[in-house]
Amino acid sequence: MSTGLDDIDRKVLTCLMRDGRATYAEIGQEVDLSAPAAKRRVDRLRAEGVIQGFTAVIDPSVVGWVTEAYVEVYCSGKVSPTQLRRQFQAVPEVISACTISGSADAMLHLVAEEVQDLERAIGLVRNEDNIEQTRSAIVLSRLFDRPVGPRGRSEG
Amino acid sequence: MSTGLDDIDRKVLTCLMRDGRATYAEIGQEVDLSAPAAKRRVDRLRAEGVIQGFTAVIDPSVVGWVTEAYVEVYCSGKVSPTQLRRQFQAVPEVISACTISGSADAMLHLVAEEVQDLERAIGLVRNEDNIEQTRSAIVLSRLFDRPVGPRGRSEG
DNA sequence: GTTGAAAAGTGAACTCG
DNA sequence: CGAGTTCACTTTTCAAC
Repeated sequence: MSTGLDDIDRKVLTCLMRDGRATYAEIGQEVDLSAPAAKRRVDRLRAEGVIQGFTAVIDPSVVGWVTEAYVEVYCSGKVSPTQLRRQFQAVPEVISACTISGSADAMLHLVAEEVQDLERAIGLVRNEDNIEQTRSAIVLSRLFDRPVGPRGRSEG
Repeated sequence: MSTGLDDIDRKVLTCLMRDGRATYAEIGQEVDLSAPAAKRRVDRLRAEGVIQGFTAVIDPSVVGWVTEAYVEVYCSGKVSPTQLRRQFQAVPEVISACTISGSADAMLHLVAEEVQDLERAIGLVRNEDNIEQTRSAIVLSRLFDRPVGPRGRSEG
C-alpha cells in the first residue's frame, strides 16, 4: 500500500478542503492541470482512501447541537482498545474517542442538544464494569475551530 | 433574522453532510423536490450561514498529521474569551479551542506531525502571562470519529 | 491533454396556495 | 408573494482517444 503523495496531490487536497464542491476545472487551474487530469487525481485519492468523503460544514448553534463536553475516562484493570471502542461507540452522543497518555485512559468528545442528554450519555459511559471514574468538562463557549490541513508549524 | 429550519431543510443538511458533493437532483430526490428547488434551499442555507462551506474529509494518518493532544489550560486573573481566542489562534497546531466548566478554564485540541511540534506548541501556549499551568494528554490511539449530525440520543 | 456526448448547474418565465 | 415546477441554455463531468 504505497500512499505516497506528491506535491500536486497535496495541493489538490488543500483545494478540496477549502471548497469541497470545487469543480475539476478549478482544481486543475490551481495545480496547472487539465480538468480531466485533476479528476483522475481526485478519483485516485478517493480510491486510496486519502479522501474519505465530502461533507457540508454546518453552524452547530443554528441546528441545535449546542451542548458539548470533554470527558476523561479512568478504567480498571486491563483495557482493550477494541472493547473500549465498542462500548463508547454505543453511545450516540460520543462523536470522538481516543486513548491518551497520563492518568486517565481515554478522552471522549460528546455533543448533544441539551445538558441532560450529556448527563444521560455520561451516565451510560460510567455504567460499565471496567469504567472506574470519569472527569467531565462541559464546554461553555467554543472559541474557534479550524480544519486540519497542510499548515505551517509554530516557530519557537 | 429568523433562521427557522423546517423539516426539508434538515433533510437537505443531512444529505449534504453525508455527501458534500451530492448533485441538486440527488438532494431533491431525497426531499421530494425538483433540482432547482433543492438548489434554492441550499443557496438560502448558505446565505443564512447555516451551511458554512464544504470540505473534503481527509484521512489524517495518510497525510502525516498523526500526533494529537488535548490540553487543559489554567488561566490567572480575569480571562476575556476574545483575548484567549486571539492568543490560541496564533498557534497553528491548535485546531480547536473552547472555554470549559470545572477547574480548568479552557480546553485545546492540538494536531501536529511530530511530538516535538506538539511540545513546542504547548510551550507557546504556556508562554503567555495569563497562563498559569497546562495539563496535557497526548493521544495514543484514536478509537473512532464520527460526524456531528442529526442522530438519535442515547436511551437510559 | 484533448475531444465530444451525456449529465448537472442555473436563470427565467410560469403556476399554485 | 413565497415556494415549486418546467424549460431553455451554459457549464461540468467523464469516458473515450
